[in-house]
Amino acid sequence: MTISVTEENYLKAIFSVTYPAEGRVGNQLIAEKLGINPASVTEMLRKLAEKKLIEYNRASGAKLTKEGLKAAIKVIRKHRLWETFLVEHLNFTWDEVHEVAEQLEHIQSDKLLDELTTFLGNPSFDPHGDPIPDKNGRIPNQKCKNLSEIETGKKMKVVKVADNTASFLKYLDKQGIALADSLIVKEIQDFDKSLLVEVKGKREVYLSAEAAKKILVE
Amino acid sequence: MTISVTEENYLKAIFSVTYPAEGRVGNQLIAEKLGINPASVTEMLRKLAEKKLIEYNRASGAKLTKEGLKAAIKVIRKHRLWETFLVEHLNFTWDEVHEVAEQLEHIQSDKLLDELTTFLGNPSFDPHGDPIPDKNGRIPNQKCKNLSEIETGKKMKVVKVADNTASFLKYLDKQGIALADSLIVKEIQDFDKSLLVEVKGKREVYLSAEAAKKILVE
DNA sequence: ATAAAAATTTAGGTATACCAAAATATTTGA
DNA sequence: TCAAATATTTTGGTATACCTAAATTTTTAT
Ligand SMILES: [Mn+2]
Ligand SMILES: [Mn+2]
Ligand SMILES: [Mn+2]
Ligand SMILES: [Mn+2]
Repeated sequence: MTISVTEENYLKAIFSVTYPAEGRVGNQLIAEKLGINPASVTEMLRKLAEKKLIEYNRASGAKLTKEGLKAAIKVIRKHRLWETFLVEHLNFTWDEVHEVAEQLEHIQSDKLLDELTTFLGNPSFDPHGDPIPDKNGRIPNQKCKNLSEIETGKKMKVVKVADNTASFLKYLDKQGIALADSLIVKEIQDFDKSLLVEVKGKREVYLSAEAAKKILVE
Repeated sequence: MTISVTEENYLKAIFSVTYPAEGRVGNQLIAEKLGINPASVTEMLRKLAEKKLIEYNRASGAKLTKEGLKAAIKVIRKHRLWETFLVEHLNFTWDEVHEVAEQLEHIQSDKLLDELTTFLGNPSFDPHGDPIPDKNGRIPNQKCKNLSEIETGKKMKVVKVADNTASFLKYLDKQGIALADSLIVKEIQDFDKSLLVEVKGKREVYLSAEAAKKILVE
């Protein structure tokens, strides 16, 4: 059975709003994720259900089947491997990779996937700190917390960003915050929950509550 | 102006049956190249003409405009760079790369193209000996000849293969003939034009006239 | 319980890219 | 020159993947 690029993108969208939690995946939410009309989603979900890639009914919405899950995870694996390749070997910055990876993730070749994995040294995390599913679809789990939930004085390490938009990533660059940097929350402003954070034991920067929620630490 | 994947494939097909010679490009020939119905070609050529990517009329057929030529060459450049990447860095053999490159050639990112070029060391030829157009669309020219036209006793070097099918390439592997190998034609059979060829000053192999026509030497 | 709000589906279209069969045009050979 | 062969285009369809507007269903709040 072949899965079209469009279908792959639906599976990925369904995965992203389901995983790791269970529960209803609204038609509307999928539409929003993909930037299309809810009416179009109805049709496609019906098609995906016919192909046994999702279970679908009005009451409980869409849920990936075993096969659908496998397909979704494979696309995500490819996306994150390509992002890693672009940053580590082609001088891309972390804010430049996503758009290209959206294209590369649909290239179909098992040999390419295997060889790329080996070439990269079988990495576990992508340039945004997102876990790369392994060949069997297992996803390394991260037990990380929002920076906004950390008490003052504790030394934490940046492990992931929860927003991959170029604007947020460039903002972090400007603040001098990158993956693996150590952070200590020095002060929490009571009135707006903004933070004063010490970065790598040197600089201190102010971060809004908004920004802190998108920085995941461990 | 955006050019769809399908349109890119038409431009490439038109280029391949035009270049470097001029002359009529039949509707039929394009259909054959792309494995589609001539009726479909009519429609698409009309569309490409509207987009000013080709000049098109019944009498003289299709001809790439300056812009169409540029687009076609860019796709070919990407195709050949990716083939080079796959062979040189991901352990692909020369008979495995074409299919994957057919997909990769449509990835759109100028940065990716530039960085890949640099990563590969700005190569001039792909794994089949085909010239890689440079960034400005200039194509290095090769003054090579069919092995079938070479007189006995002359020492030649394999520079290109004129058939990229896996079956032909695997056949060459089996005969122990690769790019850059030195060849000397020892005997030419009069009745069927088959050749006895010395490879790399060591082994001797028989090649059909068919095969010899697909091996280009210099 | 029920009306308003929100979500989903249906109905009727669009654009792209293909097809087969029939019609037309062009080329070629006798 | 003119009929047969060949090439191209027209005609009427198909499949995919979208859309808007209207109808329907479900949820929520009174
Ligand atoms: Mn991404
Ligand atoms: Mn990522
Ligand atoms: Mn190729
Ligand atoms: Mn090639």
